[in-house]
Amino acid sequence: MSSPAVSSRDLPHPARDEIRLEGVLHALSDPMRLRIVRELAGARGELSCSDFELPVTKSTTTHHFRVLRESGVIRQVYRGTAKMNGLRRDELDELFPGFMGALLAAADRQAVRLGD
Amino acid sequence: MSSPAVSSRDLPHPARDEIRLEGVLHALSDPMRLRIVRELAGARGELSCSDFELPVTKSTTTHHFRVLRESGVIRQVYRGTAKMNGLRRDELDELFPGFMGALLAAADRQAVRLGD
DNA sequence: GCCGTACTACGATGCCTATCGTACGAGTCG
DNA sequence: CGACTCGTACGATAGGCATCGTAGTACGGC
Repeated sequence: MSSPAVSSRDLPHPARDEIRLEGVLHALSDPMRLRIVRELAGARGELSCSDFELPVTKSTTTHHFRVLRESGVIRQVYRGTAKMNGLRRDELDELFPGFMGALLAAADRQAVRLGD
Repeated sequence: MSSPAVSSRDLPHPARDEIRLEGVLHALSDPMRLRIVRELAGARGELSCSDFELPVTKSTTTHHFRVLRESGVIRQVYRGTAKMNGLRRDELDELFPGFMGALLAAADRQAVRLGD
């Protein structure tokens, strides 16, 4: 009818109003995931999973991206063989105004304080 | 010399600069602990452990307060038989300006949205 | 000194999760 | 078609952790 199943594979995301603060906090409390989110916030637009150079295996990377998606922090979509990732910044800002900004600022500040 | 060991029992707290954002996020990602912190932020001043009415046993309550203390979110001090708890709001604000405010606002907002 | 209150310590339990390796599915390009 | 790349699925493993119950310690008041 309307959308021609853009790229075939679909991924489950929580609706905006299903996102829980505790879930977001839990997702961000892992150093690897916080790192992913900071990188994603720094890059305007989307990044593929393989744009990240993480000190863990691919399996583990997949796991972290799924946790971030299921908690509502990022949106994932297939684009050919690549899987593109984007922060759900707008929705999070509607839900928790100022929170993501303060969090990212806090993470930056700590990174500077601890010497990147 | 100076301080006469105010009340005898001392509890280990991380110094301000030892507080890690990931640790704070992890501490706050538990519903019971987030609830404690919100209550503590609402009440001006300190509250004793037994001022909280939590749906868990005392053992578990002790555990949660310890996690909050060890992550640097609260400060605990013995006052007679009672153990008083206070948010380390000033120090957290120095470390992560605006973060605790945004977080507490987000928690309030979610509480309202989900009907307290 | 004795009792009650406030909180702790310790051990057990069951669940969650971060990590890995290997084997597989989906797309792209020759 | 065939090879290659990107990412998934699944099982295993080890460690973390929220919870409880019971037994114990510190303090204050009688």
